[in-house]
Amino acid sequence: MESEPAQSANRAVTLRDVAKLAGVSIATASKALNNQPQVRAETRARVIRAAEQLSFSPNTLAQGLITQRSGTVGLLTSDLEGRFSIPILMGAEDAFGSDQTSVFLCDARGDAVREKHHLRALLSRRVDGLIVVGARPDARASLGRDLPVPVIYAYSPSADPDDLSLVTDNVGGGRLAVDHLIRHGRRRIAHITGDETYGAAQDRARGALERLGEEGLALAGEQVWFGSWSEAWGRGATRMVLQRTPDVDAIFAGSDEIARGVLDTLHQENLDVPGKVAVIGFDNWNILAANARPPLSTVDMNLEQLGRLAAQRLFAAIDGTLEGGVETVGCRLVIRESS
Amino acid sequence: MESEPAQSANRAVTLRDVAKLAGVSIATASKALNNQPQVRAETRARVIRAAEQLSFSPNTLAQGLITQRSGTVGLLTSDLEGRFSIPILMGAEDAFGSDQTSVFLCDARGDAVREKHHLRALLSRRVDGLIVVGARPDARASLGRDLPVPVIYAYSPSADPDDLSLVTDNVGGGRLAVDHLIRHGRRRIAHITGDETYGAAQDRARGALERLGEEGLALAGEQVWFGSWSEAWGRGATRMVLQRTPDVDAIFAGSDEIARGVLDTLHQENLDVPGKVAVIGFDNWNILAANARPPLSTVDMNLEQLGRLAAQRLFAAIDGTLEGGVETVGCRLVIRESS
DNA sequence: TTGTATGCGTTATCAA
DNA sequence: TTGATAACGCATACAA
Repeated sequence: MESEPAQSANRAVTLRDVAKLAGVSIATASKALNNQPQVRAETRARVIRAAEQLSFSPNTLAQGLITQRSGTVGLLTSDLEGRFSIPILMGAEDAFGSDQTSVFLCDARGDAVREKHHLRALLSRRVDGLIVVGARPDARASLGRDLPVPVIYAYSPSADPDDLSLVTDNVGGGRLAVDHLIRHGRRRIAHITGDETYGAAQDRARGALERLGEEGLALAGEQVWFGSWSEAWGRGATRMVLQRTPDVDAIFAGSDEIARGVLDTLHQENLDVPGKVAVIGFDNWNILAANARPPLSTVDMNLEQLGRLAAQRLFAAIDGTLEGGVETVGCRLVIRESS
Repeated sequence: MESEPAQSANRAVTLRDVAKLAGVSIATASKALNNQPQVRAETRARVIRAAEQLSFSPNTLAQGLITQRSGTVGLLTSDLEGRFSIPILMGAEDAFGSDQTSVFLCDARGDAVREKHHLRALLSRRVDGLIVVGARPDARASLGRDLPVPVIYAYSPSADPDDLSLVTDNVGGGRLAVDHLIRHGRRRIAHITGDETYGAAQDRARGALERLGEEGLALAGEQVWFGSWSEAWGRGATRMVLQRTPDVDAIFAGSDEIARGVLDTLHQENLDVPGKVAVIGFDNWNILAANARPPLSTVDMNLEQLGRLAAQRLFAAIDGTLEGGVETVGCRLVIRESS
């Protein structure tokens, strides 16, 4: 009848219970479980067995109180759809190692007061650090310099240059896209992109232009088509491009959404992709890119890597001190069938 | 020179500091800050002022140690893209009230051992409860009955009927879609959907069939087109539907992805939407539905509401006790221009 | 090698 | 109305 351990009602089993079961003091139990050297092998084994029997799991809150470290970080986002935050979170999660550090995900929904609330709550929970992911890849307000924990801005840089920001190399991404097109023999390349008030749109265009310039080439139609980040704009702009420069042989779209619009119009005009016109997008948003007809080549921002980097920098900053500045993460090409 | 408070270096300001600054004992400071009645108004004001000056924020870990409640919950997901988890998280977040309860988001990436790890970590952090979001809307393995905290399964029900599961009313969603089509005079309705091994696909189809039956109608072509959850399948299946039943006047797609494929083929065949054929999707995945040509009518699963409900049930279960079973959350129609 | 005592930051129970 | 003091669960310096 002793064969049914307290397994099923394992609420609140503490080190005290383990110690009692093992017949040692709390201190000894603690040392045994934490691999401290000053404990006899046989004793340690006994303690460990007891802990397992009770399926003991140490109370991290109590540990945190002592070590002054909660083993948690906050991920403060404003990115509604989680489209950028999620890959960043996943990268961070695996850099931290899931059982070392856990992350609180808070969505401020673009609301400054909600952000303040979340910030207070996180600080109150004694997070060891913060990762801030903005809604768009442009500078956002700093959380301030007087926070008790290190803060890393990811995706959207902080407006304060003394903060550490990790951002996508959009210029490089633009180069990458155009370089790929050029290598495949395209010469009449157009660029349709989103809102011109976005730094990312400017940067991607700049990268494209630079690479084109190196080849002695200019943009087909000699302009960048700024508009909005939507399929509808991609459709409309493509129509204009075709009218203005019917000999266009490639279109670099500033986002996968736009690229979908581009494809749509190209199909309507019976222009073969990539036979007649190659198309390349930006973001590698799988649901859009992989399912396109044909599957869309695109530029991936390596957001997971960005998340990993954020975790590493944060980790380093937690004991050391944080150096401000802007670090850049390179993009990579994902070639499918549209180019 | 006293005008510069310790604001900038506010690391580790404790109740002790506040008490000292206010000239009272720690106990009194605590009572004052927690609105306990037995404290003089003037004293309370003094304490509060001191707390503000030091921008004191109580250490939640310490509070949790005493109250036996961490004020945190874990959201354990397997939903890679966060497509379902995020709305659920947002709903839960706002039901909890951001400064009362914070949520740990953990992605198990469909890996059972990773899930175990996360679970251990979460338990060790003494979360007050768990919300589990599966990867697909079918039953998933239970976490077990012997956990020290209440668990709610959202989106994917638990295989154990004694657990509490909150799921989408897929049958109702199917009815809703077809009902809408019928009300707008459609009679020759086809249904193209995803993998037939998905309960959700079966349920949506069943709802559609039921509603059709009530009207004395049958499915155009007298079959449900099961396949995969992709645009490509939507395209291919539409082609078959058109061949088999050229007089089809509406297509109910089992997901927005499929619906996008349907639209694509319809355009290729020069069939006007919704003039000739109406189309309705499922999921209300904004990026796909809102940007479609024409914008796609679709069924929304009210995932945020599901998240809110999960939070409420969890909250209730934290002090009370949890009743098992399956609760269902209704869908709603989002009418755009494709129907 | 083991155990006792102290403290982490709070709250709660008493006396004063 | 206020202030010692004892928890909460754990880790550690120190004593045995």
